Amino acid sequence: MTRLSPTARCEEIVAAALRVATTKGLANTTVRDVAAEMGTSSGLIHHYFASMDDVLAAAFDEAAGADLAKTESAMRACGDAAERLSTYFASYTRTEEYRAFQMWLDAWAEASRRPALGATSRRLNVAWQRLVVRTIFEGIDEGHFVCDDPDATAWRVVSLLDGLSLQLAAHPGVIERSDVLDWAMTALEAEVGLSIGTLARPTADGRAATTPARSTLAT
Amino acid sequence: MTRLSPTARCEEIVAAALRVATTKGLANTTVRDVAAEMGTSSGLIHHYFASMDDVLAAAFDEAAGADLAKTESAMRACGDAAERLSTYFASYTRTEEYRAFQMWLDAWAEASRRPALGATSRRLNVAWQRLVVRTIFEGIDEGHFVCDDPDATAWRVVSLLDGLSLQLAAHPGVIERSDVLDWAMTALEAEVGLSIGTLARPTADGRAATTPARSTLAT
DNA sequence: ACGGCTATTGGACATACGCGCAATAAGAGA
DNA sequence: TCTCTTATTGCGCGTATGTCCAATAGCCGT
Repeated sequence: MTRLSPTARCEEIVAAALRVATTKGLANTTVRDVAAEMGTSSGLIHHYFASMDDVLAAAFDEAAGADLAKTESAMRACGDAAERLSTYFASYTRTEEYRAFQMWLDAWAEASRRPALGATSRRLNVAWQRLVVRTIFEGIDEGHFVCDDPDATAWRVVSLLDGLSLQLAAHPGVIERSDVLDWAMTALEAEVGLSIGTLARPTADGRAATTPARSTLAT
Repeated sequence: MTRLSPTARCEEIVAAALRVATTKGLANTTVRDVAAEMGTSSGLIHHYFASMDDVLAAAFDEAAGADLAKTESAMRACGDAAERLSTYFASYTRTEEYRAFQMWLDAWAEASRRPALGATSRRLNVAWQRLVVRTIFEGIDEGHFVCDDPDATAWRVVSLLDGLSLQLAAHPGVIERSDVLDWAMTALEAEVGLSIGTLARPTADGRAATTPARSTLAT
């Protein structure tokens, strides 16, 4: 095979591992899978990574990190904190066919068995939560949000989103994606003092509706 | 080895599989592990179970089903629906050293790869949610709760609990067990029209406090 | 053109996996 | 006591896993 520079080869290994993991799941991604995906030998992977744990951690870092960066960038294009959080929710549950979320399920389950993956999973989970914390503070500064403890609020909202999305990915059909979005947004509205229905509920195709839909929970 | 009746041997296989799964995790429990745990040959397992998927599904059914039955029984000893849900929350996060919850993490991650385990995981997840639904209806009948859609409320509360407990199990240290309990109870109180702090926050040792603690979120 | 550095190979190694099967032995009914 | 059913054995088969390593081959500087 063509001889690449260490940095380029490392990146290709991570990219290949990510492609395999997206299809087979993180837990079922093997050294030989990654090598076959690249069209190289399996020994090459261990020339750059000490263990498979490190490869999977790097692949998951790449996947969840890129999603996070993409979400942050989409949020920056929004007018205010409420719109930014609406965008956050939409990108959280988009995850084509829940494959991206299956990686989170694998990461959480494997966290206690694979140290590197566990550390990466923890770091990224906290990073996603901190993004919500920052946005809540922005909403407070803008004068639209009221919130005593943005850190705790962010954990509650993110965990609600995780728990609901988990059902979408693990048990398809028990709940609906549109409900997940609506419920998470309603919870956030209650947490930061917005009236229910303020946040724009995205439509089924993933784009935000122009007119905020009335929440099914509105009293 | 001593010759057992089919039913007795089946039960022992499931019990042994459960013991192994509690230690090594569902995903890492193998046929040979279970046989070694029983002190028998590995071929015996396949004489009673068509595949390892079925063994794991039965073991998980046993574990989560027993927890559910134990929780229901503890709830029956309570005076009203509010107390029952307080007991529900306490037993949800007790899970000695989060090992029981690690089984849920494994089950969710493996659900898409092991059909029998996936079906069992789905059924039990719904059963835990339905227990909350029933209790909310009881609270409404007692005249203490107000709730438009107990089914949706139950999914939100259970998923919040799942999402938060998940962090306890996968990323120890990022959030605290006492916060998980407090936040879940506060969410339920808001959902069913109780004033914040009504439900008794259990103390660190898992028993319910006699005097309800003030929520950290009380405004 | 030629060394030397190293990216890359290809497979060995030890271990593990689910599954299946012929052989064995235990126990119940006659 | 004998027989028949079947619970149980012990191992083999094919495949898969992570890890390691001597050999090879491609590229850069001289």
